[in-house]
Amino acid sequence: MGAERQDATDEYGMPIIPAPGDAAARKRQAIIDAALAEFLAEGYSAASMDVITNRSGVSKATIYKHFGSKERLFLAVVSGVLPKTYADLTPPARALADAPDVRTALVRHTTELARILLRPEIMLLRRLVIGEIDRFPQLGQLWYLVTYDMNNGPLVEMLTDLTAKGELHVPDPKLAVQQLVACTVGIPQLVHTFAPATPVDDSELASTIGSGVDLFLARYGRPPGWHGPA
Amino acid sequence: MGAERQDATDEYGMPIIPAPGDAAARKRQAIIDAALAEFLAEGYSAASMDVITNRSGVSKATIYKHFGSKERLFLAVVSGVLPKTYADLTPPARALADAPDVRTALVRHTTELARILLRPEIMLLRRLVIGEIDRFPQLGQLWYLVTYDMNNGPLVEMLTDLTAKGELHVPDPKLAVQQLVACTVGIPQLVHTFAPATPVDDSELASTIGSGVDLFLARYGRPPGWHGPA
DNA sequence: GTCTATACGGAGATAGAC
DNA sequence: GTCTATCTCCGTATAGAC
Repeated sequence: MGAERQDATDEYGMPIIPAPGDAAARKRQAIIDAALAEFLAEGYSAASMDVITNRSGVSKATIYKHFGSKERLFLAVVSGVLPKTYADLTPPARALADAPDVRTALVRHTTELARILLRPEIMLLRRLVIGEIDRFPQLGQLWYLVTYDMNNGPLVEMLTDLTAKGELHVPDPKLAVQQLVACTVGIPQLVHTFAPATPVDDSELASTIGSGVDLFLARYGRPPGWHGPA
Repeated sequence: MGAERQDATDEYGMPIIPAPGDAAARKRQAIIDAALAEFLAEGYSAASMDVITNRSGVSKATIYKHFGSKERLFLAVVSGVLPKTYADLTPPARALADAPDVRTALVRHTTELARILLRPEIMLLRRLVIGEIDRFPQLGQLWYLVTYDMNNGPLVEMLTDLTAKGELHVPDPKLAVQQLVACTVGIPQLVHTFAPATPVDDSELASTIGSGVDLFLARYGRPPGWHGPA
C-alpha cells in the first residue's frame, strides 16, 4: 500500500540503497511530492493528511515532525514550486541580444513566458494560490516577488535601456511592462483560468501574442521610417 | 443566536408578519444570504453547513430540503450573485452616445467596469470561483457567459460599428476588446488578485486606465490630424 | 415544511514504544 | 527519527415527530 519502505528496486530490478545520512531528506522529499499532488488535486481544505501520509510512504507522525502542521506543510510545498516555475525562462536581456530586432525579441520572450505559465500544472497551482490568498496572504506576496524578480523587473530594465538608446519611447517602463504582459500572455491566461480544459492552440497563441506586441509597439515603438539615430 | 424565528420587529418596533405564502421563500433567502457569507469567508470546502444553519436561523434539515446538498447550495448561491455583479454596468452603446468622443467613452466605460470588478466583495467572489473551478467547471462557463453578455459582447458590437463608420480601424474586434480590457481593468485587477489588502488609489487607477486607452487608440484609433470623413 | 436528534465517517494532531 | 495506535472533534446528511 504505502510505498517503497524496503526492497525498493530501480528500473533494472536492482535494490535502491539510500545513502544513510540522506534518509531523512529523502523522506522529506517524498512528503513534499505527495503533498503537492494532493493539494493540487483537492485544494487546501479538502486535502487529506491521511492521503498524503499513504502516498508518501511515511507515517503521519513523521510528517508532523518535519512540518508541524498542515498549514506549514502547504506553505513549504507551494513556495518551493513557485521559483522553479520561472527557472526555465530565458532572461529578457539575453533574448534581446540574440534577436535581430526589438519586435522579434518581445515576441520570443512573451511566447516563452506564455508557454511556461500556460502549462496545466502551473495554471492549477495559480488557481490554488488565488483561491487560498485570503487564508495565506504570504503566498500572494511570494507570487508577486518571484514574478517581479524573474520577469517584470528585467523587462523594466530592458525597456529603460532601449528608451535611453532611442529605440523605444517608454515614459513609464513599469506600467508599460504590465501592459505588455497583459496584452500578450494575459489574454490566453485569463481564458485558461476560467476554462481549464481548453487546449492551447499554437497558431492562435502566436497570433494573439503577435497582435499584442504590435499593439505595444504602436504606442511605444519608434515611428515607421525611422532607421536609427540621426 | 439563530435569527428572527418569531417576535421579529422592524425598525419601529412593529412586529413583522410575513405573508403566509412567502414563509418558504423568505427562509430560502435567509439560507442564501448566510451561505454566501460563509462561502466567501471560508471557501467551499472549509465552509460549514452547521455555521450556515445557525446564521440563517433555520434548521439543517430545511436547508437540505431546499437545496439537496452542499454542492448544489454552493452553485445556487454563487450563480445567483454573478449576474447581479454586472447589473450596475451602463451598456457601452449608451456610454458612447453620451460621450463627446471615443476616447472619453472608452475611459468612462473601463473606469466604471473597474469600479465594479475591484469591489472587495467581487474580488473575493472571483478568487473563490477561480479556486473552485476544477471542482465546479460550470462556474467558469457561467462567469465567461455573464462577462461576455454584459461587457465583451456589447463592446465588440461597438468597435465593429465604429470601424464601419471609419472612426476606428479594428480588424479583429473580439481580440481588440480582450486587449482593451486587459490593458485597463486587467492591470489593477491582477494586482488585487494577489494582494487583496491593497486599497484602490483613485488617481492611480485613473492614470492606469487613461494610459491603457491611449495604448489601445495608438493602434486602433484614427491617425492624428484626422477630423472626420473626407 | 420544519424541527430535533442522531448516524456515520473522516478530519488534524499526538502519546509512547522502539 | 520513525512507527503504530488512538484521541477528540467536526463534517455532511438523514430519520422520524409534529
